[in-house]
Amino acid sequence: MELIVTEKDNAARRIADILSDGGAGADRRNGVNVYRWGDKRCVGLSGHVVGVDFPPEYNDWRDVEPVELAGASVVKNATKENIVSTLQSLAGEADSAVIATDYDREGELIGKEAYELIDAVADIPIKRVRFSSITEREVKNAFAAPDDLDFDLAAAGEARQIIDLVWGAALTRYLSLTAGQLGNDFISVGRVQSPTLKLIVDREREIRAFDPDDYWELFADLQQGDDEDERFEAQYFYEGDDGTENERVWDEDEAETAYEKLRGADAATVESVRRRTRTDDPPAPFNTTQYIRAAGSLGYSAQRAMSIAEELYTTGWITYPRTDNTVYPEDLDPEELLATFADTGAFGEDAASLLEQDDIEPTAGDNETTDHPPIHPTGEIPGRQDLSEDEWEIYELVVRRFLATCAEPATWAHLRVVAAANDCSLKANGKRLVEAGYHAVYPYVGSTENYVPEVEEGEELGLFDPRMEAKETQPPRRRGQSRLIETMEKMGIGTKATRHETIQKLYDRGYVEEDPPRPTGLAMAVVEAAERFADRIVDEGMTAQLEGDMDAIANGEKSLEEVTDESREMLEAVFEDLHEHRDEVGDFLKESLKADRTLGPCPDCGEDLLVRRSRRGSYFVGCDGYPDCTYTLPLPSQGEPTVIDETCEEHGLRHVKMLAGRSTFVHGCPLCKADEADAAEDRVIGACPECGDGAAGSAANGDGEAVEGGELAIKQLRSGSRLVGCTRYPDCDYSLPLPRRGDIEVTDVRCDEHDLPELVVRDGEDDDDPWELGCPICNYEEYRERQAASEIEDLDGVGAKTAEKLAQAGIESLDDLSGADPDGVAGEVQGVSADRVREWQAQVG
DNA sequence: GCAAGGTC
Repeated sequence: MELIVTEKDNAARRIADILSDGGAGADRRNGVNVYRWGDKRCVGLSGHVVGVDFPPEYNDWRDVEPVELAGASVVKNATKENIVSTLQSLAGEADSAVIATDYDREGELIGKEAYELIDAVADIPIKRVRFSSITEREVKNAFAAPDDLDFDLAAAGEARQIIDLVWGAALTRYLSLTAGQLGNDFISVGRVQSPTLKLIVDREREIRAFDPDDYWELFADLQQGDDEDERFEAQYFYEGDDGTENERVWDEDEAETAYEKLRGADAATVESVRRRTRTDDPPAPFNTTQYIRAAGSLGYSAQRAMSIAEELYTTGWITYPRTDNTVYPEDLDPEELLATFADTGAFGEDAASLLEQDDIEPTAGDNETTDHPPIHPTGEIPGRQDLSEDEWEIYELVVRRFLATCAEPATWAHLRVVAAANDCSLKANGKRLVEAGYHAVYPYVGSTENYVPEVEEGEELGLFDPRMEAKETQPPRRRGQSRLIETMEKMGIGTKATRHETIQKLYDRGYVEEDPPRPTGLAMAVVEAAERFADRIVDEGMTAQLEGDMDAIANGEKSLEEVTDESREMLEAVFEDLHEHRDEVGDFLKESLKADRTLGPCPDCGEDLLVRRSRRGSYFVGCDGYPDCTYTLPLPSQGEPTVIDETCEEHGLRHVKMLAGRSTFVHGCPLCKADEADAAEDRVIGACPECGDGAAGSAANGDGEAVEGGELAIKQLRSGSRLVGCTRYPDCDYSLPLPRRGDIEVTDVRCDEHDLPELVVRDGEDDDDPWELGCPICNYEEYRERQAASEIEDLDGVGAKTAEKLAQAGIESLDDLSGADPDGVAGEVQGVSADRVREWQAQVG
């Protein structure tokens, strides 16, 4: 028997299909798919199935000096045991094996890992095949002429693993220990995450150091003939000393002078007219970075964009979403794919219109790699009803990008008019789309026109409404997630599959908050401390050097040991510097951690009020003087609190913001909130359904228990939240949630079912479209149902299809999912593995 | 419990 090993199940299935001419069957062994035809077996790994780590004697952070990790050995352990055991049991039955992992460096290393696992249990020949897209021609050619594994290339990957682990672990442990941050809140650094964080921190430093300058810009409307509809805007400009054209006037007096001149003019004479034709080329095929950028402009976070793309890929609608390639492979026939779309509803007309072109020559980007083709739709086309709204929007983006790459360039007519009025120059730039080209099928990039009429040199134009606008220079903007990913790619750090995860990691570690990501005080301090004492770890040059060393290993110029030994020595040198400044580093980090949590003076004792966490895990505001001072204030229960710069004028306390993804909100000054709650009166709206008159279990029901007479009231809590709760609290804890914002009005309309008044939430007094919340019980019930459905779809890798299939299997809420048996679900729901269910359960917590 | 890289 011959065993074929691929990097992932999806590839295994497709390769089996090609090599068997569609005749392969599938067995499930140990939760792993094994494809079978003739005397062949084909199994897919799940990326790396073994991982590097230190031997167990290095496990205890407190017992081992971090610097010892610089000299520690590194071992490999199985991380996917079911796959490893399946692979090895298949190897035991095989006479030969073929490694068919991805055609890139990491694929070679994954291949070597498989090689060693096979070699440990079977003495059989092991070959290697390479192909850059899974098409019949490429795959059959590759298998017809198998090659050998490239052990040098794999060793290059191993060097990276070792260096990343040693540097990352040693410095992470060191910083965490000196700052006293063990457990969940350790302080992590690494070759990729730390330069990325420095990128964000550096931009923040520029923003903080920015000193704005005032300037003025002047405009006037020009008009040809008498038609007011023909007016167009022109901007004042002047020639600088070096002959450059300037719009910004930096001196207010000069601006006033120009403004007065414009006000004194009622006409302008056209001095020059320049007409030009510009072509605007269609975009290149999608690689991961450009896909994330395009999805970002539709409002998707990098993480969400990748999660949806992975779902579309696993269902078979689009190709593999993790790719650097921007050149379609030769065996992709764009005409054939267009023809497939031409038969379908949603994109039929657009695809058909492209097929009418004389010849179809798709665009190509600069990056041609062997890993995977650019992201494009497959020939399998979903119906609108097969996808959720988000999935459809993303799918449409991928399809339209493919269409755009097959389309013609667009043509623009540019018209530049310069006119003079009372010694002032005015200019207008007109832009008209002559040939829509790819814009007709790709509406995501701007094609806005700017109307300027056809005027002639020497023509007199009317001048109206001169205006002068005071402006100031703006600090550089924070980079959004997709901009960060593009910059990382340019800097050469991270990979297509990890850059978005690195950014997510910065969020998870408390280094950045909000979107676009803004660094916390901790992040500023970690970067600064690293710059001073361990510069290498925040330097993108570390990756550049590593890349060079990896190339040297791959082409046999250096050995793995030479490269890793040299790196370990460098790390030891870094530690000499760190040890000299141990206390300084620790104090610096501790101070910044505390500053991130400090609100301001305690009204009782004057020490600092801090955001603290109770033993039960909930957050509150407490005094640094504890236990001498026991002053506390409550915080909302939803979200993670973060202290923002805005400060309460009355109490001198910084405001608190609660981070909870889409439900993030500013809580404000916690002392103000508590005061407001103390001053607010409860508003009674009816009887408590648990203990009030007429409630089940009351004497009125005839079962002998006492009526307690509890009533429901609208209450404001000191934590800032509002609810409808029982007046007998805490004896009765019945409650219904109410929105945090808006004025709540009690109407005269009553709910028949619950005998409670309907409520209306008004956002300010003149809100004429208020939210009709209705009966608070009905509202809560509806809310719960919506919540349960959307929570399932919010899990990573669950799309509309999967959510639907899970619902059919009786899993309709997170509670259902937590209580489910993973193997049972895997058996019942096609395409969902038990491991996957366990991951979702872990996400639910 | 540390990293970064695969995959999901």
